[in-house]
Parts: sequence; structure tokens; C-alpha cells
Amino acid sequence: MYVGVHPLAGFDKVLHYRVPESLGAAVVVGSLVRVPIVNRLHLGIVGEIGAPKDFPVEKLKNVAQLVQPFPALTPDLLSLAKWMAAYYACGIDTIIETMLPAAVRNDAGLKIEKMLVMAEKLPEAELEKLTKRAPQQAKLYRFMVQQFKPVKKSLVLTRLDLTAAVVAALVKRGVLREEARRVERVAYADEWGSGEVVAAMPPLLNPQQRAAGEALAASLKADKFGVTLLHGVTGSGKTEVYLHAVHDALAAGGGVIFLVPEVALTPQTVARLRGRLEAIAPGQKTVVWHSHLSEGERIDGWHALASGEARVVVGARSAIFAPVQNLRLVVVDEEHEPAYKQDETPRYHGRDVAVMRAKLAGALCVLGSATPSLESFANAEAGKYQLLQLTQRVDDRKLPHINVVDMKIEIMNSRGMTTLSRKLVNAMQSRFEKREQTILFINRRGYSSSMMCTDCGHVEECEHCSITMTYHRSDERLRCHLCGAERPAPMSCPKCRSVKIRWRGLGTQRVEEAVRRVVPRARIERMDADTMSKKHLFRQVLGDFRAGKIDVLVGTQMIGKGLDFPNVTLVGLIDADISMHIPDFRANERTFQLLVQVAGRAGRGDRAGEVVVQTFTPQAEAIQFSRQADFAGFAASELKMRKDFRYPPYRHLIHHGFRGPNPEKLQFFAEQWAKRVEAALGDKVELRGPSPSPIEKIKDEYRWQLWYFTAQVTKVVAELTKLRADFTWPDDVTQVLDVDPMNMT
DNA sequence: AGCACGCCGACT
DNA sequence: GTCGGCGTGCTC
Repeated sequence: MYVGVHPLAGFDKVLHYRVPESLGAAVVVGSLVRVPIVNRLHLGIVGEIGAPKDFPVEKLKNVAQLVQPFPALTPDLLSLAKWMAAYYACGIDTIIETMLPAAVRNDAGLKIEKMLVMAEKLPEAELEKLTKRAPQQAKLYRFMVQQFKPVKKSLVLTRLDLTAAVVAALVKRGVLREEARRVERVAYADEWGSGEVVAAMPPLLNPQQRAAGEALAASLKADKFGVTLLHGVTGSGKTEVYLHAVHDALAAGGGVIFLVPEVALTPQTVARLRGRLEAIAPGQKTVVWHSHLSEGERIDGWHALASGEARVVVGARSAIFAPVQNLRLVVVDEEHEPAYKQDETPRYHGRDVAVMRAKLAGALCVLGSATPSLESFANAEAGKYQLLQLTQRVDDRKLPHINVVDMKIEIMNSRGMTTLSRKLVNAMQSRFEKREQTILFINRRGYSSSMMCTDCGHVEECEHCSITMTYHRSDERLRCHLCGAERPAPMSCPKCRSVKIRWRGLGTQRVEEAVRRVVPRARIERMDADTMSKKHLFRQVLGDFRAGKIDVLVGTQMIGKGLDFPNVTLVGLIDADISMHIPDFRANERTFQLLVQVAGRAGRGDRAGEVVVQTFTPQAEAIQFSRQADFAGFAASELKMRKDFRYPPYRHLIHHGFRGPNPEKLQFFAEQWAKRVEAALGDKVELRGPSPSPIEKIKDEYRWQLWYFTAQVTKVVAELTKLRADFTWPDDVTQVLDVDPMNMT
């Protein structure tokens, strides 16, 4: 028998080996093996069974060892690795290394404990003799005779105050037997596991929750891949809905992966989840998976899942690679959270990988959020994902009214520049009369500003990258921060010829002045990076605001987080679309989510709050726009920069992968990069490509193209570091909207 | 990755 | 001439 192996040796190639008789049937696809490469042993994953096509069979070496008795990667994980390698432009070995916990790879974490068992009893006479001649051995013997189960050698030695020599003597006589046993640390029953009995009681579901639960049950019953976006407002009880689905999946004999953002993995939440999970499926063990586990805990959890002993794993990002058997359900809670992104090579997005793994396993994937990410929402709108909504809060607190004001119309009506819309002014005045508070949130981020027509809302964008171009006032030019393209700023709107084209961006100061004009008697405080340079000032202002000494708080995003003021019943979002237009679509999304969060907080228990959103591109359009701003991101393995140069000469392939549906765009990026490197080096760089994705099954438009160029690293390292610093990297290199496993056949 | 092979300039 | 700095290609 011959096998093709993916070696974990730093290069990305399948090597073939002969499987010796002794290993035979135990070696299957997904097995972790040790194989000889040149003159040393490396780990590898069996990727296929069969002889090589272009290598003489006689020359094949033997597989040296089978590291794990069961396959280390399930078939779905193996195909997931292949997909990720192509999608995120990195070697499959890198992916496999992240999939397998280090402890599993070098079986170091396997804590072996020596156990002692009785092998043969001694006749009375022998024992008498032993008592005289070797009292220590006799003592040990007497103890061991009473034991029914194997006992830990270390324990026996300390308890009976013996040395290892005594044990060895009895083992040699054949009286005792030493056994090595893998220790099962119980990663699923730590000190937090119990004592949460109350939380284990399932609360009654409201009709909406029940309906969502039933819809998920139906999807699960269909027993095939599907994605459901569970869009539930804060406090609508999404967790209960997940738990019902988990229950159904377990009842059907399937496995479950439950992903939460890393920060959510506090002992309390873990304990609560585990309590509930173990209550809905008695006897089921729940493995917890996060980065702070010890090696031992990790390997035990891994083994429990790989062997099928445990079927549920709750964990952060990397838990998506857990070797769960017969995977039926993947839950991604708070799917919009940036914590799902890995910002080291291999850069991947846990949520996207979750969707793909579900697809490969034929499972149901549930993405849940109060503020779904744009791409998930777009996928739901496009009908690719099923959309379930929970609009009622469990506590029945009212949701605020959200008014979107189109500033184009506002400016038209007032015949002039307008900072605050009529709607917002009225609302502010009425709040002031009622002694309620207002927050005006000015959406300004960085100093990127775009060119926008105040008549038609047109924004200039880069023809190559479809992102908004940045206006540079110093030289009156527009630049694309992604590809570096530039052109003179137009004097009139290219679309409607209007001359009312201006660069956008209101300062807190101007807003403050405007507020002072319309509510002269109100106490107004400004809060932005300029005025809040001192920490205590920041606290003081927030304190004053909370105490009711301030009526209107005007600020930038710094007031966005953690604002929970009971007396605030109005929130105004000025220039909502500024961050919709900055060339970083991830920022758009943050603004959008912030909006939803702010909206959720506005209002008092008894009455719904109000939110006024001022925009030139009313919401639907704005979202649409930011979807276009999605570009074929630089998915890419990181620049490989090694500083430890030594002989043998490093020669590096600096490669950048560019993915996306538009080959021209990709080529353009690649060429831009090549140019930059050339300029930095002062000599020619060879650009090669595109090389197609190694995955044949993916439809052509989703096929990657990998463009790469080679250059001598000696010169490049320093230069690239500089380049990197002044190059505006897309905020999110792995993030792409067109994650679309639904359309891959 | 790590190692061998083979190229080219400057020396035991 | 050959030694070693360095680029390239291969590893079953």
C-alpha cells in the first residue's frame, strides 16, 4: 500500500511513501504519521491512498510510524485544510499545524502515568520469607494485594514511603506489573463545571423564540448543509434558541461546535453553557477549547472529541478545527465579532471557516448576532442564508425609533449648509424641555475624507478597486489608498455636474456651535481626542453627564463604547456616511454596529428612545455602497521575512495572493506591488502568475489567482518593512464579502 | 525548512 | 588551479 502525505516540514508538496505491513490497515486518510525526509523524520498527514503518478514506486521510502491510532484529521477537516490553503494563500502544512494542537503533534502533552497492577500472588510461605529478607517489598506487596484496580505508581511510592527500587524488584519477580496509561485530565469537568444548577433550568420560550427554534429543527432534520442567520436584538434570547438546536443535533446523534468570541469565554459563561448543555443532554461531556488551556487539557479534550467520547465543543476561533465526529451543527455566536479573525499566519476568519466546515461536513451552520456583519446580512438578503429574526426582547423593553434623515433633501429645503437636520433640532429641543439628555455622535474617523456631491450624493471611487478615493487638500488630488492610483480632484460632480461638491467632515466644534444656536440654554460638553487629552477630564465629563449636569454631549467615537446612561433618550448620529465612505469597509460595519448598539441603549425603561441618523446616503443605499467597497482583499500568507539569515542562503518567495472575482483587479494589485518593490530595490522584479487554485471543484470565478513575484530578500527585508509602514493595508486582509460556499459546487 | 549542487570571484 | 559566498532546486 502506498500513501500520499502532506509533510509538516516547511514546504507544500505531497510526498508518497510505502506503508509497511505492520501498520497496514491502521493507516487511513487523515492519519498522523512520521515520515523520513532526506535524513530526518518529519510529521505528516496522510492525504490520499495510492501510488504516486510521477515518481518511481521502487524509490519510495517507508512510513516510519503511525503517531495516533485514529485519524488525526477527519475527512471534512482535511478538505477544509485544502480549501483554506487555497483561500488564504498559504501552504497546507501551515493550516494543518494550526488544526492540530501542538501537544497532539509531538505527543508531548500525552502525560503518561505509570500504574501498578498485581500480576501474581505469592504463596504464604514466600510472603513470610519476603517479610524477613525484604521488609520493604513485603510492605508493598501487602498493600497491592488489597487493590482491585491499577494504582498510580507515584502515589504508592509516596504513601508507603518506598523507593522505585522496591517496585522494580517485585516487577522483576513477576509479582507486580507496571503499566503505562495515558492520563485523562478532565477538560470538561473543571472546578467551574458544577454549582450552576439554577441556570440549567430552561426558561420558557416566547413565541418568536419558539418559531426560530422550530425553523432550526426543520433545517437540522433536512440533514444537509445550510446557513441560518439568527438576527436577534439584544436581550432577545438567542442563546436559548441555539441550545434547542444543540439539543436536537445531539439527539440525532450528531456532534456540535459552538463558537464564541474569545472574550466571552469567561469561566462564568463557560460554566453556564456547560451546565445547560449537560442538562439538555445528560451524560454528554462538553469540551471547552480556548487559548489558555494547558497542553494537557487541550490534548485530553482533543482526544475526547476525536474518539467520539465527547460530542460537543465550546470554544473560541480555533475550536472550529476540533475533531468533532459526525458534525451536525456549528453555532457561531456574535458572528460579527472581530475576535473571530486570526491576525497571524494563517490569517483566517473563524466565521467563514465555520461556514465552510459546515458545508464540507453537510451540517447546519447558525450565525447569531444582534448586529450581523454586513456580509452575513447581505448573504441573508440574497437568499443564500436563511434569515430568522427575533425582534422582541425577553424583558419586553421597547426598541427605539430610528429616523433616517436624508441630508440631501434637508439641504435643498433649507437652501444652505446644514449641520443639524430639522428633525434632530426638534427632538433636541423637546428633550431639553423634558430635562432628558442627548448624545450627538459625530462620525469621524481618521482624517481620510472623501469627495462628495451634496446634490446627488455621488462619491468618487477608484476605478480599479471600487473603494472611495481619499481627498488630499494639500495638492487638490484624489488618491486611492489601496492601489495608490491618483488623479486631480474634480471641480464639479462627474455625475450630475453640480458644483456643490465638497469634502466632507464636520468637526465637533462646528456641531457644538450649531447646537448652541438651537438650544441656547442647554449645557453642552464636547468630547473628542483634542479636548480629552487628559484621562481624568474624560472621566469627569462622563461623570457630570451621568449626574445630569450636562444636557447635550457632543463627541466622536470615543463616547461610542460603553455608554449606558439611563436618562439619554435621544441619540443623534451626524454624518453617518462618512465612515461608509472611507476606504475600509470594516469601519463602515463598525459604525453600523455602533448605531445599532447606541440605538439599543437610547431610552428609559418606560419609554422608547429615539435615534436620528443624518446621512447623505440613506441607510439602504449606504449599506449597498459599502458592499461595493469590498475589494478582493489581500488574502495572503504574511510577507515572509526572516531575519535569521545564515547559510544556506535564504531565497525567498515573497508572495502575495490576491483573491476575488475580478482578475483584472487582481493583476492590477499585483503589478502595483511589484512596482513598489522594484522602486524600493532599484532593480527588476519578476512578476509571475496567475497560478490557478489547486482546488478544481471551485467554480471559475471563485478560483484564486495567485500572483507573486520574487526578489532577493537580502535587499528586500528592510525596504519592505518601510513599505509596509506607509502602505495602507486593508484593515482586514482575510475578510471578503463573497465568501460563498453556497455557490461552490 | 534544510540540504546538495553548481556557479563565480579571490585566495590558502 | 580550488575555496567559499551565494542562488537554485529537491525532498517520496
